Amino acid sequence: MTTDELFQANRIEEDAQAAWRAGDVYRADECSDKPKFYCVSMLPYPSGKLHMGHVRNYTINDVMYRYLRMKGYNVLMPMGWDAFGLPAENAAMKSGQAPAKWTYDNIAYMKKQMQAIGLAIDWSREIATCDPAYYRWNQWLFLKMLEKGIVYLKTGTVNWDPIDQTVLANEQVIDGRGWRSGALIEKREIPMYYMRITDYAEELLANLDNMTGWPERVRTMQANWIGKSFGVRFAFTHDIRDERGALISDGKMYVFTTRADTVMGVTFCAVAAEHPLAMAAARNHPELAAFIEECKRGSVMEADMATMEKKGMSTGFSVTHPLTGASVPLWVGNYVLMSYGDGAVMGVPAHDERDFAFAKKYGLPIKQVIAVEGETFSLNGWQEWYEDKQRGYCVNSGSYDSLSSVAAIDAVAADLAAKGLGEKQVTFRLRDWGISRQRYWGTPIPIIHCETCGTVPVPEKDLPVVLPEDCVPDGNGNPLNKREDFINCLCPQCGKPARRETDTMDTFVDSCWYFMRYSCPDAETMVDSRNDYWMPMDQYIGGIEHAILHLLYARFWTKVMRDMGLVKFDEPFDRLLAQGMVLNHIFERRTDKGGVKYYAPEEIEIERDNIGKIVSAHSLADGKPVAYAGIGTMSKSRSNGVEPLDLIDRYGADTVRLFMMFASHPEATLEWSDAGVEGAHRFLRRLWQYAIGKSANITVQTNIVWKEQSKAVRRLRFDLHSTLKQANFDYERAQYNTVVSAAMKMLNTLEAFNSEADAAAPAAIGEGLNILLRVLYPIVPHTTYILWEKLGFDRVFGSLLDTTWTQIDEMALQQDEIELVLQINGKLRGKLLVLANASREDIETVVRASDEVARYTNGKPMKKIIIVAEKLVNVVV
RNA sequence: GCCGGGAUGGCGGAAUUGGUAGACGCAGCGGACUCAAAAUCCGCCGGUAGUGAUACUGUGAGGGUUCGAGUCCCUCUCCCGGCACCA
Repeated sequence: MTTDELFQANRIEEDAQAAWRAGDVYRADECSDKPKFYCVSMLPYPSGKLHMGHVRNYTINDVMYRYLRMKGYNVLMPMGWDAFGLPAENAAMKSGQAPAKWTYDNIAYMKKQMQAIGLAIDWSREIATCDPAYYRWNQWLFLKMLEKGIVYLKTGTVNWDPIDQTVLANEQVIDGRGWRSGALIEKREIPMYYMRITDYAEELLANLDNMTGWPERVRTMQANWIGKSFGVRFAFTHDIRDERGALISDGKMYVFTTRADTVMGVTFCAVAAEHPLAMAAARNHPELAAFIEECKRGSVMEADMATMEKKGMSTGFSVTHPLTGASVPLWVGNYVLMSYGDGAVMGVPAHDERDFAFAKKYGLPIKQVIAVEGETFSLNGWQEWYEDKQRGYCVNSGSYDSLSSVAAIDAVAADLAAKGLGEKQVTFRLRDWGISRQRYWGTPIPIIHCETCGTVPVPEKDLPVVLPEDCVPDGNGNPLNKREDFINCLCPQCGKPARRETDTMDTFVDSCWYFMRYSCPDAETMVDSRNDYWMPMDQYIGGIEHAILHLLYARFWTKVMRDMGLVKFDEPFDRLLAQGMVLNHIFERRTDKGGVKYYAPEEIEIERDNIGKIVSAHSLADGKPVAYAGIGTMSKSRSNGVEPLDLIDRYGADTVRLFMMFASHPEATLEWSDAGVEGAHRFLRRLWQYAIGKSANITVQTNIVWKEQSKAVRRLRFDLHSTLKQANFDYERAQYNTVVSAAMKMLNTLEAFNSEADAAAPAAIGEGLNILLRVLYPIVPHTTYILWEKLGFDRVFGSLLDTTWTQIDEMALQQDEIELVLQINGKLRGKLLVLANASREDIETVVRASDEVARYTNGKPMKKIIIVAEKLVNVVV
């Protein structure tokens, strides 16, 4: 065997990558007469190492890039780094290393890993969001938004660790305690900057209908998140006064409801712990004050709010029902959020599940005001049909009796409006976006605090406000607060000494527009005309976990830029591929302080029961048990990522790419297992050896009259071209796992072809290999690129990178006879061979004459014969 | 809890969107080659019954629509993603 005949992945990949590097073949520009195609993967957080989720994401992107380039597009695939964020600060606390250095080191390492995969990235456009040249434009747009009132100041709730004296992220709160201190976490209200995303709620929702390039599931999730609802906002009146004796909120307590038809069934109201009425009630009511304090502890997360025990306490006060004048008891409820709506809700236990549970628990009255024809109301349990607005009508509701729920909503709204106590209102579940973070490693918020002038925006000429890169967070608050050199400045308005804001921006700000900056990474403005060429993006690819937050924020940001005249489009992403998560087992141990330590699956030995379920696990290092926490997304923070580099070293990048694409549909969730990598490698070896073995004996002939060739040659071409047809279909719908199957079938077909003596065999095999290499190239570019040259195809068709996509020969697909499936009463009973142009009558004749029909109908008359063209016949008896 | 998605052989998955369930591959079993092993090649491979042709059964569970359901509808179970400060 010569060295050529051996499949040496490392050598092949080095050679191919060297050729690409030398030709700078992935650099894209804006001067092309081809149509542009801009495809982007969601930029990675530089956590330290790539894991299989990244490999999957970027390989999908790379396959799409190479396929579309062959289809004749001017394609651009850039890459960058979401470089700000919490993990860098966490690493700093562990190692004492500055987040900046940690981040840059990680970027360098991960870039090397990406290059090993052979991705067609135009690295000349690389961006790191921690670069002042990038984040200065976050600051610039922030100031523009502040000017226009899109950014405003408001208080927001954060997790406060009273021992470490620091604000914690939700992730750092475990079972209500700080992850490092173990202290019980408190909620704290602090001033924060907000972006008015709610001003765009209507448009963000409306556009979803037309975004047909997005998966339905993502559009549905966003629509539900925005959550448009039609209801009535109205007030219960009261005469509760604050400590200075002033009537609170002019004696009106506002609530919002989508079920105004049930207002006559209100038996209590509840307010949030921070509501002014609750504060007033607590003044002379120590027990209530204690309860309010209790409500202020605990989680700020919606999931916890929704699952926690619903608790309440009476304020002792009442409010007045706006329609009946009845006195309604006022409660404080731990499930009412001050930050949502008006911080108060009406309670209708008969027609709301949560109110029902609350009323049962505290012995509050339950009053039925809606009935449904033919159904019986019961006080014993919640009945979900009361949710159904279409079927209900009012009872026990005075003048509203017998009105349908829908009509009653209008009538109640009109009556409330007449009294000046309420009106119909459209509300959104979506809340404004709080972007202030009390953290170091992020974009500094460009604000200066002056004792004389108040909060003053940093003038545009002073941008960027540069973040010092040598701070080392220690877990006690934002280290910027200790940096006098950063904090001390002069007020831009009065020139007196002032202090710089130390809060930084949410990292979601960084990822709102990086994909535009790729188009013009060196621009002197935020974006320039090159952005008009590449954007809107043709294809965005990223994990389904970003279905709501990142994608919604980026859409919002784009609209803000549009309204400022910076871009001309309404939506940034034409098509979206929401890649499924790559999951792996998670193992953990609780630390003494209540934190969690994670263990990598390779450090663990597991025991399974007889159905294969994991029942226990222990650490290989210390032999002691660890808890199995199920499976979840691969991430550095949970130590369950699998690195690609080991596999690449062992098998080569093409094997890893092929295996990853073959493993499942790009949008499907994937539980990681490397069983089968061996098979992917085996396939490439077979391909290599087959192609090299045939290289001396193939031709590239185009003047052959195929229909005059032998049956074996015609059969070979039929199989190859019909498989190609499937592969083309699957490329178009980005279902790459079945493209790999198709390629495997093609190789099987070629290997099984044994009529080598046929005069046309060298041309047929040559054609087959030519098709196969093109079909496989986007997935395994190194191997196919080198083989393409070894077979001499480049001399006829040019480089594989820019050769055209393969045409199907429709003539090869023509058949004289086709096989139909014969079903009797829907059960498979046989096959029928009919002429390709057989008419309905012809087919029925064949059916009636068939043995199967005689055998299975037992002489019973045929009721119907259903014929599905070119597929199947079903006889109904 | 709420919103979105998923469940198909021992395993990963396919089924061109209501028309042959299990393509393609992994693992396994049997055979060839070999002194032997590896590699490679050939064959088998959902379950039950049968030597076999074949029959029945089978796509998380239960019901329904249809000539025909993995695919559509209803109810349920479990798993994954998101829930606004992980990114």
